[in-house]
This record gives sequence, structure tokens and C-alpha cells, in this order.
Amino acid sequence: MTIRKFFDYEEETKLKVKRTVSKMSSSSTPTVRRAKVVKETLPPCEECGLYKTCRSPKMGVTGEGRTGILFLAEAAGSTEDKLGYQLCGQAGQLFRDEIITPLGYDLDADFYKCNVVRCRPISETGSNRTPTDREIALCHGETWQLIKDRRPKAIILTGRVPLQSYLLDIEIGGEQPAISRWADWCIPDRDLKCWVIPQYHPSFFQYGSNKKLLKIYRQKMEVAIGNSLKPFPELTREEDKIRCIFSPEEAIQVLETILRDKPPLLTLDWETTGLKPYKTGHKIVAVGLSWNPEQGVSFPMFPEIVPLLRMILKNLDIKKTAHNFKFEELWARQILETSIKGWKWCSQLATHVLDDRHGIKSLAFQTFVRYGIAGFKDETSPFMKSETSNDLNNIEACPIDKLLLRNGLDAMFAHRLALDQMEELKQIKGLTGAYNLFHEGSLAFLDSEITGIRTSMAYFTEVQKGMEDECKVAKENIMNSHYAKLWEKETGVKLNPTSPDQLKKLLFNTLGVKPLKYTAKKNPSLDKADIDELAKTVSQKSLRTFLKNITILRTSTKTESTYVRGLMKEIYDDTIHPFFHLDSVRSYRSSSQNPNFQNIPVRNERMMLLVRNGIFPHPGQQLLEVDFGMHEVRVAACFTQDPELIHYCEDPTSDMHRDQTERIFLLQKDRINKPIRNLVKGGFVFAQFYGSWYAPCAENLWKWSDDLTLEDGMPIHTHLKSKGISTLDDFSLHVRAEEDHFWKKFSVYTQWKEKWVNKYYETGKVLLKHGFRRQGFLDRNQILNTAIQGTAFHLLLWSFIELMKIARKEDWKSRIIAQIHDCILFSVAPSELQHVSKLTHYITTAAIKKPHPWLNVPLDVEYELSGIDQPWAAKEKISLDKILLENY
DNA sequence: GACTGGAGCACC
DNA sequence: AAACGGTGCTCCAGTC
Repeated sequence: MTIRKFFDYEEETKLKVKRTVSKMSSSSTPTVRRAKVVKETLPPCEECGLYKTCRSPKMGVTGEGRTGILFLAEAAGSTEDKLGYQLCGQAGQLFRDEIITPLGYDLDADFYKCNVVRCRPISETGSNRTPTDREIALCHGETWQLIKDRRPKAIILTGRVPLQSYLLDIEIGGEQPAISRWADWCIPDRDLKCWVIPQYHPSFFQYGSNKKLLKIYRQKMEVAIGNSLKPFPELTREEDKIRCIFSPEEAIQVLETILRDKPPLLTLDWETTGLKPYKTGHKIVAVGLSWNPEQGVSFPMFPEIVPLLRMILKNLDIKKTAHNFKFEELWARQILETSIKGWKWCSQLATHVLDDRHGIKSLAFQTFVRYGIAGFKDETSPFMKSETSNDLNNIEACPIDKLLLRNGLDAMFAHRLALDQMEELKQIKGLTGAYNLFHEGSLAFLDSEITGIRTSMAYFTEVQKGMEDECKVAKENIMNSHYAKLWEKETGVKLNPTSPDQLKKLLFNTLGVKPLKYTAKKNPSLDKADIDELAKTVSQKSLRTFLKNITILRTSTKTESTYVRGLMKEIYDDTIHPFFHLDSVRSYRSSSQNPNFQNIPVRNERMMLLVRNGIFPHPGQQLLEVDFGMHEVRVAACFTQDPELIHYCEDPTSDMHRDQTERIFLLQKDRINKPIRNLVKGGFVFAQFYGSWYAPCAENLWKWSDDLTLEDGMPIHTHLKSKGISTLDDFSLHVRAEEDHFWKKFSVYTQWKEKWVNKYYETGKVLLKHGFRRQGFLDRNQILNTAIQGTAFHLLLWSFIELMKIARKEDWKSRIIAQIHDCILFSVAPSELQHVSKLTHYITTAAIKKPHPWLNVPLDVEYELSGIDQPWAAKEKISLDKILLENY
């Protein structure tokens, strides 16, 4: 089998890879992905030894294959091994009964079937098991030869294991065989000359609530079979379609033609010296253009071409597209000093709007799953890496011919992708509106990114010194303890107190402490909550001190590494320029990166002061933060139309958290204070809305209320005792009853939840108000949360876009500098404070109603303001009325 | 030396 | 039946 890399820069000598497959450990994925090499060095398939222990060794392809479609499954289980054909065990039978038969097919008559590992893998206890990486590799050559001999029209890969086997032949660097991101794509395989369609394995749907997903699986499989029967396209060599230009005269000719002919859609792709253009010395090295899905051109950024290129970029009649258009726009503005007019499409953004999954948005991935081309960026990508997001990369060391070829291909594939997506998007009701919101939103976010956020390198340099000292002292306290010495005696090496692994070994093995909970991967957990709890319960005072010091160390190192050092890394000219993305989050919220500006400390007073004292408005201005109050609750009220919830949104004197606190802690209103209300807000109300249940709620409320006292000084646990609740068990029973009461009170919400979940199980989609749809296999909480979380953000985004439009039109001195899901951050000129505040109130609470007729509860915004040139830490709550006082 | 998965933790 | 939704960054430890 040849490598499906459609051009190969590497010399033959490099192909002689020294490692052999037989040396691979069973737990690692082979890095040798070249079938040529594998064939030469591969030991006989018998090397795995599985043939010795099974009844049907080396099971071949079975089935009559009337459709020409081949199902490639994992490996034989005990039933398959006994009967001698595939997909007849428990999962296989489910597949037949629930998927294939209802679709009107007969698995054995209509399809071919084969396993990736053709002998039965058997565990030590005699049960079925997943084949190892080594077994998959050993079986690979012969299995795929058998498959090719049948010349299937399509191969449907059922599960991760067949996918992994398929990817062994494909030069697509760093791609993980996670089935979630590969499922459903219909890959035109250029070597096999047939479609390859990954799907989940039927065993995924065997147990628990996953059984409810069978209907969606059936729909997906129906589509997969339909796609399999499509005629296979004629595929031609792609590198021949790229014209790499090496002279300015020729480049000018091309640009003149574009300016004269005005193609309906022009794809732009820059190759640049880095990720961000702000630091001096950055430039655009090469330009790739495409106006035809079968053609691309590229040339270096000759100085002579810049005027013509600017004219094209500014020409509104030439509509533009790019794969991540924010990037092309950013570099055009900063380096070419031109804003690009006529943006029509961003293929990266459209990829996300069409499909919410992670790991699919890169052009390399899209090019492979849609056009069967792998690895065309691998050779040039190493030159594009830089230390930090502001630094220069090594692109100028990249051979220019390789760079231009990549550049032209990028442009051509992005163009092809854009045209295909425009067709797809049109077919789906409501999705165009969703795309447009994100298209405008991305451009508005870019304005904030370029404006940037003012910081102070001098401040953080000073703070860093203090933090480093603090970390050192915290470390010393730990290292001087009896426990650090005990560790050293036991293991012979010094304890690393920032290593969770070592601390777990010390506590849970050496000292015999019992873990309180386990992580998602079923390992013992030792996070802050565990340490806090252990510090309360262990009997030795010295161990309590030790644990408390660990917590101190963790908080200091987090502050120093993530927030002080991490921010400093991103500062250039006392400004940070975080990215705000709309093409990443599965619930269609935003994300922020380099640095993440959405997780700057605020709750821990000390961390907040240390970090936020270094974040400033622009000179002479003030920071104004506008928060959408109770935002997700209001959106939930709109979705569910629950009258109780609507009441809480409409009546400003009502307070659901206070009401709930009365019940949970059996308190009269006047005995409730802020910490107790906050505890119930986070530990019960929001937890319940997000899908938690009474047991963990009760446990957390009990734990966290341990050191809380009422207004009059009475410890809350003493108070509860007076009400007959003296243990966690008592309290759990009480919270259980309250949970029941809570969802009875919001009975319309409860009904909505059932309806909403069932709708997903019917259609496989969660539909949001603005037209977005989340797909894939979701669990109950994801189904319920996505709609509310995403939609809440979209209301903010709409407001953000409107405000940015007005800011531009009115030529504000004030700037909109950031957004954090349900709040907008301004650097506001004092002379414009009243105007900006009033206008924001109008946009976010009144104007927003018109394009959102379903919004039938009032929205509310709250203001926080810091003084002129004062840092973010200095912000204080302020009412709109006060801001609007004449002499304020 | 470079890469990766896992854990932990900051935010909404 | 299952059981808190969604991110990004840093460090550790294992691997090649």
C-alpha cells in the first residue's frame, strides 16, 4: 500500500526507518505510519499468537456484499469466534436488530464484513477484550489486502479500532483516532478509490441511557449507507493546479487580472512571520489567492505588489473569504495598513457553525475528510512555530518553493471548502442567520483584539519578585516538615510539593490516608476540596499544617505561573491582545486565548488584587464593566415559559436564592446573610439547574457551611441541630425533600426538560434560538444546558455587535475591550461615560427585544466602574442613575 | 528535547 | 437512568 500523501518531499533514504513494528510496546501507538516500511519490516502476522487460542483463526471477509459496502469491525468476540463470522455477538446482534434490519437490509447478504484483528483477542480471565495497538499493527497488512481484493464501494469503519487501523496508512501528522471527531465524514480515499466512513461501534449503545441514542445512530447509519452509494468522484493531482510565481512582474499581472475581472469570490491566505503582528519586525511573507476551486496562485509579498493588493482588498465588489478570516484581516490592518472590505465567508467559522465538534476546524483536517488529501502542510509547519504568540517564527528559513506550494494549496482548498459550505449551509433552516451573527461577531471581536487591554510590565515584574519569594517560603515550610523527610527516606529522592502524584503516594500509600474521591479517570483525587476536607479530619496536627501549606503553595504557584508569568509572556508595549474566538465552543459560546482573558481571578480577594491591579483602562480613561444580571436564568425562563421563573425575572424585589436559602437552612429571612445565600446559590440552585442532584448538593452544602455563622453569630450547624438536623444523613434527607419541592415549584420547567430531552433523542440535534444546532452524542445534562448557555451568550453577542457599530459610527474615544460570556468591558473616556452607559442600557434591555421577539422577560444590566487610570481591581458597583447624575 | 494525557484550577 | 454545563493554561510524568 502506498502512502496517501500526494507529494513527497522526503528523500528515499529517510524512508528507512530503524524501528520495527515488532519492537513496539503494546500500549503505544506506532509512529511508523508508512505502509511501505511496515511491509518490509513487519514480522509475520502470526507473531501476535492470537491464532493459537481461537477457534476461527484469521477470519476473512464474509458476506455477499450486494451493495458493495464493507463494514470493518473491531475483532471477533466469543460468539463470532464460535460461529465464524462477524457482528453476531451481543453488540453485533444489537447492530443487526436495531440498525440494519429496520433500514431494510440484511447484514450478511447486502454487505461485506471484516474485522481489523481477524483472530479473537482473549483476556486472562477468558473474556473478550479490545485488541492492542501491536495486534492491530500486526494484522494490518493482510487485513487491508483482503479488503482491497473485494474492491468495495465504501468502507464503514465501526469504532475507534478500525479507524486506528485505517489511519496507520495515512500521513496525517498528529491526528488522534478519536472516533468522536471522525464519525460521519465521508472520506474519498484516493488510494482505495472508495468512500471511507467512520462511525461509532454498536457497543457504545448497549447500556444505560446510551440505549436512547440508538435512533440517532440509525439515522447516521442511514446517511452513511446513502453516501456510500454515491458515485465515486474522479480525483486529480492537486499540486498541478497551483501556480507558484517567483517574479514581481508576473504577480502584478495576476493582480491586474483580478482587479479587472472581479471574480465573485476571492480566497486570501497569508503566510506570516507569526501569530500576532504587533511586535516590530513582523511581516507577511507570501500571498496565496484562489478564485476557482481547481486553481490557486501564490507569490512572495514583493514590495512592488502592495499597492495593487491594497486596491483589491479595499474593493467592495470583490467578495473575500479565508480560513480564519480574522487572521487575514488582522495582518492586513497591522502590516498592510488596510482594512479588507467585502468579507463574505470564513470557512473555519462555517466549519464550526455546521458542526460543533472539537478537532475538526483546521484546514488540514477538512481537506482530508472532504477531499482525501493528507499531510500537505507537514513539511512547512515546523517553520511556523514561535516561542510565544508575539514572537517571530522561522518562516524565512523555509525553502520558498515549498512555502509557495503550501500557500497556493491552502488558498485553493479554502476556496473549495467555502463554496461547498455555502451550499450546505443554505440547505439547513436557520443556520444562515446563525452564521451571520458569528461572522459579524468575529469582526467585532477583532476590533477589541486590536485595541488590546492596557497592562503594566513594571507592575507585574515587581509582583513577580514577591510571588517567587512567597512560593519559595511556602515550599520551604513544606520541605522542612516531617512528612517531606519521611518521603525522602522512603523513596530516596526529594519531595516535589507541587507534584500531585507524589503527594498522593505520600498520603494514600505511605501514611494510609483514604482518598475522599476519584478523578474522571478513576485515579485518587487530591484537589483543593480534598485537602481542605482532610485538613479538617486528620488527627495529627502536624499533618494538618502540612496540608494547609500545600494549599498555600498551590494558590501561590497558580497565581505566579498562570497569571503573573503567563500574562507577562503576552505583554507587548504594555498591552495584551487576547484572541476572542467564536469557532471553538461546543455550546456556541465564545472562548479567549493568548492570554485567556475570561478567567482572571476575582473571587479570591488576594489573587484578584495581585492580578487585577495590573490591568488598566487606556490612558485618561476608566474601566466600565456591564454585567447581564441573572442572565442564564432569564434565558431559561424564555425557553421553558415557567411562570415561577418568569416571576423571579419580572419582580425585582423577589430573590430565588434567598427563598431557597430559607428552605434549605430552615431560616427566617432576617437571619440570612450574604455568605449563606451565596452558598445556596452555588451549591444548590445553580447546581440543580446545571443538572446535579441532592446527594452531592447536600454533601457540599454540609461541608461548606461547617464554618459559617448566622447574622447573630450562631454557627449554622448548631442552628440546624436545633431543627433536628444533626448529621449529614439527616441533612441529605432534608435536601432530598427540598430538591423534590424545588422541581415541583418549577413544574413547567420540569416538563420542559423532559420534552427537550425527548426532542433530542428523536432528532439528534439541540436547536438554539439563533439557529445554531448542536449535534453528536450528548448526555442529558449537555442536552439541557447547551441551549440555555449558548443562547444567553448570543444575546450578549448581539449587543456587543450593535455597540461596536455605534462606537465606530460615532467615532468614540471610548473602546470596547473585552467580553466574558455575560459581561462587556469598556475602557471609557470620562466625557463619554454617561452616553456609553445610557446607550448600553438601551441596547441591552430595549433594542434587543425587537430582533428577539421570543424574549418575553425583561433583561437587566448592572454596572461596575473604576476611577480614571485606576486598575480593574478598583472597580465598584454603581447604578445607572448615579452615573447619569448631572455632575457625576 | 519534544510531545502527550492527566490533574488541577482560574473564570462564566 | 444518571447525576454540574462550558472553556484555556500550567505543571508533572511517561514516552520516544
